[in-house]
Amino acid sequence: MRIGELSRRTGVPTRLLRYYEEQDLLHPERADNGYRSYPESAVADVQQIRGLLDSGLTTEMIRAIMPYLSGPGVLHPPAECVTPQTAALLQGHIERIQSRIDCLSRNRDRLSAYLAAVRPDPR
Amino acid sequence: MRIGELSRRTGVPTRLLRYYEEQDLLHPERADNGYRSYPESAVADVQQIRGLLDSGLTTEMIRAIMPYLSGPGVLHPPAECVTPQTAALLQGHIERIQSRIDCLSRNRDRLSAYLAAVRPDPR
DNA sequence: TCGGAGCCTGACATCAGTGTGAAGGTCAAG
DNA sequence: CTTGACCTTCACACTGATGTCAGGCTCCGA
Repeated sequence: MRIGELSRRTGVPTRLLRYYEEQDLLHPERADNGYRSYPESAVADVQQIRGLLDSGLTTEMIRAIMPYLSGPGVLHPPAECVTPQTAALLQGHIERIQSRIDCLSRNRDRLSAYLAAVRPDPR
Repeated sequence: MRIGELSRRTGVPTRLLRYYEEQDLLHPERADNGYRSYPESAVADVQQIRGLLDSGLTTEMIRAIMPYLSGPGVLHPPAECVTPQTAALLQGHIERIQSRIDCLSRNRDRLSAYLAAVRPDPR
């Protein structure tokens, strides 16, 4: 599919789809005329990228973890390719993500508690 | 305490402490000589702000939720001041935070699963 | 064959969060 | 009284994510 359709189907401006490619997050083929050609799976990829960006990750972090994120069953780098260094990096990313989750959860709880205290009976 | 000490105790550059004030996240008093004067609680406030910024929230969101975030027992806007509109806004913020948590959790799980699959026995 | 829609690249603009430096005021210790 | 550490404001610059526009190519339908 071409960039316009991908944009319509994901709601992401073409400008950003090109930017994500420049950032090495998307890798469309090129047709003979130079047009980008995206596989069907790009729709899910773009939604994944958007979710992570909206969650505050940088394109750099996303680039680092994307290869390991596609749904189960899709091809990931196999065990042989995963050096201890890579594993350590991944582990570090997991921990950073976890601390974000912790911070957000803590504050969500506080907000919820406040709201519950202040309007105990929202009819 | 003055800005330098607050900076040392939080590890946050003075530049950013001034920026956070400009963004209405901190509200130090001023001494007669014009120096900023922070209460002890500012240390916790700054750490709170940093955590939320690192978790991807904008100063705008932080400004919106900060008044309701300080630990239990500290003064919050009381129930009488909370209009239904305010409550709805807060509820919206909670939901946005929750969707971030969901996205991050989902992907943390995927990364962990991948890592576990690839190095099942990390001696 | 022409017009318009869609694609290309490239450039400049914006916003938030930071870094850095200049020019000058305050204050305590020597 | 001077020096040095600390404070003030102001300003310019950078990065990452994004908006927007210009100039030009491709292709399809009237």
